[in-house]
Amino acid sequence: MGSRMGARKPREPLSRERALASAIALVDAEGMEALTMRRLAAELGVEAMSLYHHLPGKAGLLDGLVDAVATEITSAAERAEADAPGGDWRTRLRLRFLAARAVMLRHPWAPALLSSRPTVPAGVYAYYDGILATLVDGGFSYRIAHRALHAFGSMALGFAQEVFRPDAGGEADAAAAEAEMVALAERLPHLAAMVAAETHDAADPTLGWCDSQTEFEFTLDLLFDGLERHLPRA
Amino acid sequence: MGSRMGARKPREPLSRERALASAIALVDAEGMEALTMRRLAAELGVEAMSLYHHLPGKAGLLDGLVDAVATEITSAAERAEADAPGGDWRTRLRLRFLAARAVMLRHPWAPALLSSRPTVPAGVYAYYDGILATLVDGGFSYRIAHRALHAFGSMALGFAQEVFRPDAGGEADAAAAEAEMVALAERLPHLAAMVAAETHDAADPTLGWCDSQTEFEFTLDLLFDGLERHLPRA
DNA sequence: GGGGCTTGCCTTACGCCGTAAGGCCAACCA
DNA sequence: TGGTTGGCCTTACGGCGTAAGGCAAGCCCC
Repeated sequence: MGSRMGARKPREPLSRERALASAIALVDAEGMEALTMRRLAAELGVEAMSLYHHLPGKAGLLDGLVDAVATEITSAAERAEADAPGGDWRTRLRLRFLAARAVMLRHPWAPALLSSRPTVPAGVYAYYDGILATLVDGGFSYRIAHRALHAFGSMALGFAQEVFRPDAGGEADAAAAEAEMVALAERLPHLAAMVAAETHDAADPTLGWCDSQTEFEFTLDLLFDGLERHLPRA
Repeated sequence: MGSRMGARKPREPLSRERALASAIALVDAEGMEALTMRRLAAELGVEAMSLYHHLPGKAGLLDGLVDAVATEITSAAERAEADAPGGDWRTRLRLRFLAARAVMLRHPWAPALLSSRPTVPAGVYAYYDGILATLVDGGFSYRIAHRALHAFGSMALGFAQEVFRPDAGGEADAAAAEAEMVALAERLPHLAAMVAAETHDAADPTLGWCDSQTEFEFTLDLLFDGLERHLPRA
C-alpha cells in the first residue's frame, strides 16, 4: 500500500522553480529586506540549508529573481508590440515601455535590484534587442539607435521614480507640516512657488499633485521629439 | 605636567564630523559593503559602540552620507552656474548637470544610496530649487518646469549608468567569449548588428565603444531640444 | 533480493552584522 | 575633595549567509 495513493505525500519535493516563485511572492508582499534564506525556507516548509541543494547561495537566488523579471518584461513588451502591428516606431516603442513599466509597478523592488547588479542581467539583453529592432525598423541607424538606448536609460525599463513623495510618513501634525512649509518657502523660493502654482490650478484631474503616469509619458514624448530629428531622412 | 604639551595626545576625541569624513573615505575606497560599524570604528582607532555616542545608529550614518553628497552636489552646481553668468538656460542647466555628474563620478556609491532612501533626502531639495530657478529664469512656467524636473529624472543627479559593460570580469578565455558572441548574434540579431556597426566605423576617438560622457550629453541635448518646444513664446 | 550509491533534507556551528546594557576611568566643577 | 559627567570599552543577544557533515529513503546493478 502507499505508492498508488501518492497524492497524500506531505509535500512536493522542492525545486529551483518552486523556490524562485516563493521568493518572488515573498518579496512582492513584504519587500526585499524580508528575503532571507531562513525566511524563504520557512515559507517553503523547509530548513534554510535545504535551499542550497537547488540554489547556488543567496547571490544565485537574486540572480534568479532578476532573470525572472527580465523575462517577464521582455515577454510583456513583445506581446504589447504584437498587439499593434501597423503602428509607427513611436507608438510601438511607447507600447513596449509602458508594458515594461506595468511589470515594474507590479514588482516595486525590481528597479533597485536590477540596478544593483554588477553587470547587466543577461535577460535584459533580449529586451534591448527588441527595442533595437523597433528602432532600426523605424529607420534609425545603429549609431543613433545605440545612443537612443542610452538616452532612454532607466525609462526603457519603466522605472517609476517618484521624485516627490510629500505624503511619506503620514499626516500627523499638520500644523508642524505647514510651519515647515513656510520655512521651506524662505529657503527654497522656487520650489515653494512651484508647489503653489501646481496646487492652485489643479483643475486637471491628477491625483495628489504628481501623476507619475503623466510625467512618464511627458518624458517619453520629450525624448521621442528629440530623437525624431536624428532620422536620416528628416 | 601634561596639559600644556597637549599635542602629544594619542588621538583627537572623535566626533560626528570625523566619523562621517572617515566613512566617506572608506566607502570611496572600498565600496558600500565595506561600511560596517565595526570596520568604521577600527578605521578611527576605536571600538564599534563608541560610534553610538556621536551617530544615531547605522541608518543615521547613511543619512549623514546622503546629506554630505547632497550638499556637495548642490554647492558644485551652484559654483558651476556662477562661473557662466551670461549664458542661456540651456548652458546653465548643462553646467549644473555636469557638475552633479562629476560629483557622482567621484562617489560611485552615491546613486544607489540616494535612490535607496525611502524619501527624498532633504539636501536634494536645495539642489532641485536651483534647477527650478534656472528654468523659470529661462522663461518656463512652473508647470513645465515641474515636468522637466521629472523628465530629467536621474540625469539631473548625474547618475552614470553604464548600460553595457562588456569588459566586466576580465578578458580570460577570449575564445569562449567569441563563441558566446556568435551564439548571441543568433538569438539577438539587432544587438549584434549594433555592436558590429559601432565597432567597425570606430573612426571617432571614443574609448572602448561606449563613451558615457558622450551618451550623457547626447541625452541632455535630446531632452533640451524637446523641452524648448514648450517655451511659452515659441 | 541485497549492498552500495545517490538524493533530499536536516543539525550543528562559525564568523560576520547591528546594537542594547552597563562598567570604568579621567576630567571637571562645586 | 568628592560627586558628576562624558567618552570609550566590554559583554552579550539575536539574526544573517553558509561550510561541514549526518541520516534516512529510493534507486541501480549484480
